[in-house]
Amino acid sequence: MRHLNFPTKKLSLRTMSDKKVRVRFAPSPTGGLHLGGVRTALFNYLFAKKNKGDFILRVEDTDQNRYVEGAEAYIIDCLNWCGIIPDESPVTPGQYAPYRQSERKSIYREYAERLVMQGHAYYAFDTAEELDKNRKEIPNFQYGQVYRDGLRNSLSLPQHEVDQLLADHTPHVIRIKIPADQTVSFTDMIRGRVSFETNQVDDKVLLKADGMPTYHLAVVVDDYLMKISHAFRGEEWLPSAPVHLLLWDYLGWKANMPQWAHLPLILKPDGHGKLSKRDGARLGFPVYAMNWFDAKTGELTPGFRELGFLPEAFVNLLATLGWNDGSDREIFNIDELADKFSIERISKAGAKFDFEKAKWFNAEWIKKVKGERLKVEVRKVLADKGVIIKDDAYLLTVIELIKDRCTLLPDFYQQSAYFFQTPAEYDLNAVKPKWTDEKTDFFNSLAVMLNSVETLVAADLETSFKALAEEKGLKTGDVMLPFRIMLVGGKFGPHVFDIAALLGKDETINRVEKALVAFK
RNA sequence: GGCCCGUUCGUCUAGGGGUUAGGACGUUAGAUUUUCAUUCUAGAAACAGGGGUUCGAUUCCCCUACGGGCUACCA
Repeated sequence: MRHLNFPTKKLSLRTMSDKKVRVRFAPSPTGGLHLGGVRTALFNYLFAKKNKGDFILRVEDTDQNRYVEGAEAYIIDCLNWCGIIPDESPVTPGQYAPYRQSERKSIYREYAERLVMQGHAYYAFDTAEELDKNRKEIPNFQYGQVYRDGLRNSLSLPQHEVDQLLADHTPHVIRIKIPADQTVSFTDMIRGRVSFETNQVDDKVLLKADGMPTYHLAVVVDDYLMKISHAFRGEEWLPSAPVHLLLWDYLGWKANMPQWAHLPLILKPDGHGKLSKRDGARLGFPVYAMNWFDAKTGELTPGFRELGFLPEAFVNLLATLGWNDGSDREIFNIDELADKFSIERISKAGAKFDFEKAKWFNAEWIKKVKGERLKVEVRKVLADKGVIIKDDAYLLTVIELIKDRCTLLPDFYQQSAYFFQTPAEYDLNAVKPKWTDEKTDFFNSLAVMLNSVETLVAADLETSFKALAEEKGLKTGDVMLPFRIMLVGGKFGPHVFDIAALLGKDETINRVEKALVAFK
């Protein structure tokens, strides 16, 4: 048995130092961008920034059938929103353009043919139906060394027949010829030594009948051509690593092969399997970064952004899902993450996604950022609800006053609308049962008193409010809540005297008088 | 089924041959807030099981179990 060993970590660390760090995020434009996808992009980006390298966005659109219009633009928007900006991409090409695999189509055949010439690949003429039949009838069927001789390919067919088939433009694919009895092993940056027996690996298609490469060929060719130094991808790719390793070897590029890092998967919160779009709908939280609208089905899949997440929080929660800096710290901005990032601290096991913790991150970030930072978002939230904001400085004061009580951006509506408009409804259950004529009298007097002051100052108002209550023989506590309901409409919000001061004298009096009518 | 990867509180995780196994989310109780939220304090809560190795294993090794991934002319 032959052993095909790829550089150990130690060995390749040496090559790493003299090789510029270049990493790529390579999504396929088949729909919205999933949590796991954004995290893969993020880890790539953080690693690149940490090592003063380049972060490349490469679009893997080799599957014509699954291609979705608008998905690429959506992916770029997502990355922009998160602050994960590529150094090279289809829209900001560098010297390795083009960055869409569909536009690189002509490149791949040459390499596939080269492999055929060298005996590492072969033409296969089997139809999909024939293969389906085999898979159904033969247990554990694989297109590989055991069965390939009985199938229709350039290894099993006589040369003249192969020539004829090719001359006739018979639809065919090119498959890699996986060698027998070898052990392929390599060092994954996250998992350490990983090995595979080639007898278990099947002859994957490299070039499809339509002339497009499969992922397996394209990823190797492009990573080589684009001088990728470190390749991060989801753990679901681990089983196909031996195919890629063999290709790097056969193409003669072994010395340039990137170091691999297979990221742990993000799993469903409640049970089994990878997190998917369906789980979001089922469990009531988003799995996409931003809203995704499928023009074909008319289906809208909700995103974190539209639900009211700050990109700072989204990035933060993704980074700490499967990574930590070794301390108890959990809150980091993207620059701090880039500074602290290290592959050694990525965990090996998949992580179940916890939406409660995700919301906590957002609440922390809303508390952390300055009101100024939130202005645009809050303005939009309020505008969507028809709230008109005239005074910018007033808005800022309101935001600062209430942001500690908001978890998601839309919470700003319920927490702040009463600063901009008189309550339309009152929590009457909280006041009516205990309402008395004495209280009516108190608030009438309060209105008179308010009228006599120049401007409302929270502390002064509190003092005179309490004094008036005492004078009227009422407990402060008995009139505090009604006063709040008058101004706010409900049992929530900051200190009631702060609210009154912000609202101003006239509006406070106005609300007291209006509420008095409703409370009777 | 085959192959590969993984396994510390419910969840995300720290730790690592001798620890009261630490933190965070959530949860429970209390304090503060004459509202609600914030904040603060305290509590419950974990090393999958079995064999080794060792004076000693949650930590190292093996097996089992369980979980996950892959097994397409999809990525």
